[in-house]
Amino acid sequence: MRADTAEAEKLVARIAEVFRERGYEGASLTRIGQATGLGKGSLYNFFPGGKEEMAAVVLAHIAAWFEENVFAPLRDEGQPAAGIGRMLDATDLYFQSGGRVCLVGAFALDDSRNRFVTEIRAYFGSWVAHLSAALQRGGRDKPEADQLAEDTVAAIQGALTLSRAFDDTAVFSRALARARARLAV
Amino acid sequence: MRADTAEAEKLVARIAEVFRERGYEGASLTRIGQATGLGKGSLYNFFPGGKEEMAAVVLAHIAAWFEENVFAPLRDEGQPAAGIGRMLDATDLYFQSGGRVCLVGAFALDDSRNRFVTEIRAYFGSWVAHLSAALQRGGRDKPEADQLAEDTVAAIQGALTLSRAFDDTAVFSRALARARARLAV
DNA sequence: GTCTATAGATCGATAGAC
DNA sequence: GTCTATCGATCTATAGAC
Repeated sequence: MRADTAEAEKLVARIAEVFRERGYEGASLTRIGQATGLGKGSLYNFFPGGKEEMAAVVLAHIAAWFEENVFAPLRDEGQPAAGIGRMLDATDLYFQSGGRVCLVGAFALDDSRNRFVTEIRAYFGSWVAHLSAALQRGGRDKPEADQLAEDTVAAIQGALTLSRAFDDTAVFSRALARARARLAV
Repeated sequence: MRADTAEAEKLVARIAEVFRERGYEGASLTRIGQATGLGKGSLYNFFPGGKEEMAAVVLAHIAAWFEENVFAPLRDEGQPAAGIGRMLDATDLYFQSGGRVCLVGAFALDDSRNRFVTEIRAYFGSWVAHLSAALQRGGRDKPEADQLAEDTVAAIQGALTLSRAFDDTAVFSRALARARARLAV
């Protein structure tokens, strides 16, 4: 579907929430219909490829958001430290301080991973690569930057899991604060 | 079901693998039947509560394994550093160096969390609490130990996600090595 | 205890009226 | 573009023969 209008944006965002809360298998067309206020006929009009296309469009939507708000600052900001700061702010905003799960991370864990290998790999790969590059521009050598970047992205993912497990967003906030300190922003 | 015989152990372990690979919604009784070599009638003979009871028994099985191999060393080993070392060894063994996903972590992310809130909270809560206690016995003060324990468990979970995303167990191995260093074993 | 057969609900997807 | 009706497959769960 064309995802450029505000209306389409809202539709994709609502579908994304269903996938996030229920997972790929748990996100039935009935539930997606309820969440969007659309019948199955309308959904298939927008997404002829059905549920799999809906998930693919949602993943593309997420990729675009991260490119603009997370990766671009890491890449383009003159001062790497400022870019890293903006990356962490965007991360906090996106995951609603730990109240919202990472759909890509959830997909990576179960069988839906096989459906979306490319998208999942690109998402985490870009995140780690851009963060490492920013750290290297900040003066760290490559091995150290690579390791720190990988470790930071993993810490964010793990904190999301623990926040959900404890139903406590403070876990995520602490993890982000700690990342901020380790990355020396 | 009674889970004390070797036969029953094997059955629960096979069911666990299906839940791990497919998630709660994706683990259909047909697939569980194929993985165990049992018909639906037999499965319901062992688990009258059906799929939900199967998942509950699997979670109890995991809890028992972690109690024995992960939490007990942290609690009982005379030298806290030795207990932490054994905890990390058991973690590496259990997750097959990153090739195996954490079922409890996966359940925490989607709607199955609501079904098993108690079990999920207990699993992560025990892990963090036991690790923090060991760190305190090792000389660290409580706030520092709590934070380090939470951060370590989150790092392990995040590393499992990234290992799956990149299809590379080296990510998990690096995370465990780094945890070993941070915990000063 | 094991199986097959099947119920009843829900799944993803399609057809066709409007 | 939206809806309802419906298809065939699959789901969880049960019944009942052996």
